[in-house]
Amino acid sequence: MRQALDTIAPRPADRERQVTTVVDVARRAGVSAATVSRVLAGRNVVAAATRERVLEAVRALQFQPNAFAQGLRSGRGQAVALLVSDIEQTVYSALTKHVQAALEEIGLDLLLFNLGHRQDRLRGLLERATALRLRGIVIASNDVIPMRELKPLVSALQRQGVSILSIGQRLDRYGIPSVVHEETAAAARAAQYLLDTGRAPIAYLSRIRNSATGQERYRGYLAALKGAGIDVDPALVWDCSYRYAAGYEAMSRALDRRLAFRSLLAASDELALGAMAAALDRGLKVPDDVAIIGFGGIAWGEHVRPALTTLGADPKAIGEHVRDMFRNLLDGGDVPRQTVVKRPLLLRQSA
Amino acid sequence: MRQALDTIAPRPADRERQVTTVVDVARRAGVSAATVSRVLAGRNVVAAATRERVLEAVRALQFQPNAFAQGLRSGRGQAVALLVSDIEQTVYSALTKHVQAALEEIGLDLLLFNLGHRQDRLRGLLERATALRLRGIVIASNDVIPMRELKPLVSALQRQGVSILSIGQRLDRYGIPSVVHEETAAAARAAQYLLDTGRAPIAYLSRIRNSATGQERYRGYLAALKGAGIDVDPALVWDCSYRYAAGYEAMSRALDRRLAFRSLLAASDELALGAMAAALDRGLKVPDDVAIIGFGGIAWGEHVRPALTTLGADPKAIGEHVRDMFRNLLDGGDVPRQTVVKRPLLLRQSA
DNA sequence: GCGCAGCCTGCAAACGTTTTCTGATATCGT
DNA sequence: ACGATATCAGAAAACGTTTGCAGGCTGCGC
Repeated sequence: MRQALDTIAPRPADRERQVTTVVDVARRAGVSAATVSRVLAGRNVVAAATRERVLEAVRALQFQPNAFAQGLRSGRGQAVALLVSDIEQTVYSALTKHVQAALEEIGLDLLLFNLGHRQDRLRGLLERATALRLRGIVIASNDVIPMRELKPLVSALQRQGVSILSIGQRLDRYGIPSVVHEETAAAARAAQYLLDTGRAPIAYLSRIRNSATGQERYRGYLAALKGAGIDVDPALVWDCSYRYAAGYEAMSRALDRRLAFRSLLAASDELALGAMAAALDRGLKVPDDVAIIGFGGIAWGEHVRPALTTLGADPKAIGEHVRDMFRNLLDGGDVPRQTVVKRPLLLRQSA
Repeated sequence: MRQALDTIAPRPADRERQVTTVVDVARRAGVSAATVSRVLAGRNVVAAATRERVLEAVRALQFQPNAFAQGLRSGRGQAVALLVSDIEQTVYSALTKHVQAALEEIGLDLLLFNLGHRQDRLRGLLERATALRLRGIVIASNDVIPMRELKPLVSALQRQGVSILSIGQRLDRYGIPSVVHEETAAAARAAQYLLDTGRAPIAYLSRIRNSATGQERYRGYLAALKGAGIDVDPALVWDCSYRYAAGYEAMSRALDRRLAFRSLLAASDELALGAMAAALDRGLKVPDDVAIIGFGGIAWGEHVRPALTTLGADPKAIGEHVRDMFRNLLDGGDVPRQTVVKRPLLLRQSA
């Protein structure tokens, strides 16, 4: 019995597992199960006196209706799955926080799945949705999604009444309503700001190939240059990952090659900070020698010296839109194909 | 009809909502529903030929068993709730990532709830657990939990067969198996390191009052000083929040008051970085004038100059322990009251 | 040739709700 | 005072799965 001291066996005997049901409540209140259900559903077809007795019994027995029975009977649960690229990145954790809060407001639970940038996991996860009788699925991913092959599955789910939403990436041409941050316009605005402050030539640093948002931001950069009548210098466009180290390395290499540029637009704050560190390490002054603008508005950028100028995010607004859309969808209403959330240009010290 | 162009109405007519059930599969395979169930449950009491026919039908119809029906029948679902202080903090998002992955390995879904440091939300969330027929609840919070008043509720849940685990905070004296990082010992180790390198006096910066881990870390600091025969100087113990700004402010004030100390042990990386920034702003050299050690191992600390020496975390190990414990619990086995995960002392530049 | 064991499969009940249908009582108008 | 109507509450079916029980069939030993 010594082991009992440092282990815990929380599983009780099976007979103990009794949980109060609607019939227990009914018996105590002297009514039928149907009546209890009606009271709890808030139908006002129940006489006030009866309702009181029922509510009293519910309180006394601490009755909690079995969600599985409800879900089985109604054919639908109260859960929404959130599929996220990488919860560890602050963009996604901030998003998750606000989406969770917003869904909680309308009584929905959040089932979290972390894709870990593995797009092949998507199919399996979407297939689970049917079994789980989900209310909806929210996809939050910047990675390019193989919608071509996923489309039939998505349509089948939608036919089953599962509301599918995309956050951060436009998927509306596949029939998926999307809530996105401003990307192209935001990047263009940032580039324009650099042009206006006489910072041309502007280098561009981003994950472009496999990132949907990366591509959109890149278009904004191109548009701004084109608007100013400037030709894009391919040597100043650096396609890499989104990580800090990649930014550091790209900037180092550019300086080694003595490329001529007076500013940098980076498609993520991590990249921007990495690049900034490299520039500072080589004795350059930021923003005097090279101005830098990032993307995302992470906390770290606010505290670093010089503080990072960046296109911020608004996860709260996104969460609220998601909530409103679900509210609409549950009422059988329509929902906009696309909702765009503004990105504030947070002017700090680096540009 | 113009509106149809930019809105989407994904809800189909109700009659369309048909989803294949076990009877559909049974009919197609020419067997009874019971047999289908047996095949899917992996019971080998079914003849090989029959099993093949059933599996063929399952594939053809893309059958997915209704999780609600299963949950209702078996009295228990496949979901675990993760209650987190603040998913936006990297500590928690890293934890969440690994816990999710670990649970997925054993076929459990993760229901995420963000406490937002509001302990009053705990009760309501725990009450929901009964309705949701959860497999388990994982509490990941540094905040002090009012276990005194929650204990009856927790016991009731455990009696219902809900496995409750705590991450990061020892709750085993309330019958909740806990997986924790080394705190007291880690703080003592860090303080000892500072002593060994001749960095006394050591200032201590933390959220102490309302943080369970804050208290444990503080005990480590005290123990190390006591071990070295040094009296604690109350003026060098600064109790504040865990945020960057608090660290900056605390250090600024200490320098204004010309307090004498040659190093700082901070109970979070954010605090440490804030304090370091304040020191650098006043022209002090880190680590020469003041050495700094943080707690947590966040990414930012690795990139800042000087790079932050810190007690790291091991969320992966924690996730794996949680997985193993659930595996055990689902088999009706015992589980250790307490599991301690080591913190590596990541020696970088700041100390 | 008969009984018996063993293998496989079907029947039906059960999980806990919600909802439709129906019936009982009270209320009202004439 | 009688029938019509409104109001409330119960009985029972249904949601889709799992499982105990029973039964049919095959093969075997006697």
